[in-house]
Amino acid sequence: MNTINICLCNLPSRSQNFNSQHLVRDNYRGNIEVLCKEGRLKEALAVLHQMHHQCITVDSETYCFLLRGCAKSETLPQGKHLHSHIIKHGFEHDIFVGNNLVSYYAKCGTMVNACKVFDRIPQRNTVSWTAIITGFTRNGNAREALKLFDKMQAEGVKPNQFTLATIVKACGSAEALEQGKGVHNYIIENGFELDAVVRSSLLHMYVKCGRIEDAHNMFDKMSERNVIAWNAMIAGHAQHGDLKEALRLFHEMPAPDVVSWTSIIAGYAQNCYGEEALNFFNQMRKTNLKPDGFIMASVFSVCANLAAMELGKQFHAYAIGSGFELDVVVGSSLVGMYAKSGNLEDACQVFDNMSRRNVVSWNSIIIGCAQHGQGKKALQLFEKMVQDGMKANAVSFVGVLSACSHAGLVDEGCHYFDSMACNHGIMPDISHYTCMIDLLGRAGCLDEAEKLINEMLVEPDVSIWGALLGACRIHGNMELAIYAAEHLLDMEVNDAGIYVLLANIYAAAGRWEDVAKVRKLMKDRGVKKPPACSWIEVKDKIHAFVVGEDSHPQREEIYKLLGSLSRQMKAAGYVPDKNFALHDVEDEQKEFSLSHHSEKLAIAFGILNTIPGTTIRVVKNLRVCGDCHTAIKFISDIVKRKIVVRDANRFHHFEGGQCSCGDYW
DNA sequence: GTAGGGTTAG
Repeated sequence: MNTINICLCNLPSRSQNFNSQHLVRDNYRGNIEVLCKEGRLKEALAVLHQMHHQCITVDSETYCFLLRGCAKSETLPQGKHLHSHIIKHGFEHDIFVGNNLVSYYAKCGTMVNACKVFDRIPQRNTVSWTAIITGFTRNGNAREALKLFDKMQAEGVKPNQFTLATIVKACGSAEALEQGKGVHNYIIENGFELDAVVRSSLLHMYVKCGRIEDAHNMFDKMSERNVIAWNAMIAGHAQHGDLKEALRLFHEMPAPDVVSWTSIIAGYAQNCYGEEALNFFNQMRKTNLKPDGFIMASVFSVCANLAAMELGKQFHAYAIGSGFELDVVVGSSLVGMYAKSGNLEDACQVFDNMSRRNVVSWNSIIIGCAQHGQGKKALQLFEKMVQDGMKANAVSFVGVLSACSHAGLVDEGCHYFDSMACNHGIMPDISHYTCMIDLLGRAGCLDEAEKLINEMLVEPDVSIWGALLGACRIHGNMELAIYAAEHLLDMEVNDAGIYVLLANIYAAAGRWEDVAKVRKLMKDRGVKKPPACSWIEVKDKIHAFVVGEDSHPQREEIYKLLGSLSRQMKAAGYVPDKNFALHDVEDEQKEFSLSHHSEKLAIAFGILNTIPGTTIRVVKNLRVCGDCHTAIKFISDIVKRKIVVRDANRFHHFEGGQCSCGDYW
């Protein structure tokens, strides 16, 4: 209440007897304007109540200030309350108030309410139309925005530069290039092409429609380029994977702002250059620019992919310390960060504490549970999401089906697969079929898996045959494996994982000639097996290991520890499974290369460099090998540590000689 | 009333 006293301090005292009503009202209005502009909405609303209390007439301009204040902070309950005030005092049909109500509801994402108000405005003008069109564009319904634009013109209302900028944006979002070009012509014919905002929107539209060259031509011809135009170009190139050009523009532009940095960081992140992305972020922190939610969401996503939890935690603390609210996007990225770093508990905690959740937030936690083998929990969350009225999307079902697959929940998986189209109106795409082949195949229902492939309405692709091949590997079905392999080899696959899987199947059967054939094929086709790599975060630093690592400073200690562990493991009954060593060499040598797989090196490093009892979290870029899986179970028991391994597919929590996947992966 | 950057899977 102190603050209100402060803002009212310049009011004339009641004893001053000159034209006080008007002056008092003007002062109140002025105070409300300032408070709303400063985002101090609660205080502004308190002033409004004070006005009512003192029976001072509120004018439409004051309501407009308040509505814009509500829109700014996207506070739905307060705005609704204000709306009822407005109706009560007969201002709903005022065009200024009506227009502001439309933008307020649009900003809060409730387009139903926005439309209701819009329909009731008696003489809609350009601003009214622009407000509703902007609402649909912002809320992801560009098609509806484009329809309304046509309707607006049909009713004889002329667009201005604001309408045009928005409608160009809508064309970009809907990737409606032809319509966008049409609007571009209109812009030229009506003399709007010099408007900076309209031009930036056009750049963005061409970028979004994949016409980066057209955008670049426009950009090159611009005599004055503002920061928005530069950023649109940087983001355009970055999103199309041309990081070199994005970076060139970034260095060339006069004064990069937070958005420029975000475009670069997100670009590197999305193209799998996580460490570089983090380097850029650290560089930015040395400038005066303040990070915001946008940039943090990208940073958390990078940490998730690197499983850099300690670093991510620090950034989390930094984000809280910087004082900005964790919005729905940042929250979802944090959930992913904790889950992908192997810490499902913290992921759940962040999720539970989110004040708002969207479908991506739910998907993040469902997928998190799925990857940790917590199938039942994933399904419970999915049910809760549906109960809460959130509409599932295709990604939600990838989460649900992979949860069933990792947990061996065959009946449940089939049930959800059937319910996709029936109850949720989502047609299964190839990724859902892949989950199903995986689910059936792992569970040993190879015939059903094959049947499903034959029944599919879509053409089976590499991932489908790969899933079947993987299942054949688990269940030792050589005949079906070869059938799948034939399809795969016809497909000019460039995923080395498939060739490795195939070679492993042949190796397991001792068919070394076929192994050699697969290898030759890989060589002829120029497919390179990415080196197996595992990494571990110790004291905020990421340490990466590759097979047969021999340059590490702690090399001697690591190998010594592995030797000693190997002896203890054998004493406890471990037998090396040489089927997983992809070399046709003497047994002894095979055993040597097995004992130096990257995941073992990283684990040994972790044991040496962390306090006894600490959980060891390791990430591997490929699937964990079967022999290592067995060995790690023994190791977890010998060193009395929890060991969490994230491989290319899922998490394995090793403890006391057991793995959470129940050897089912 | 308007422009540029963010989160989920495979």
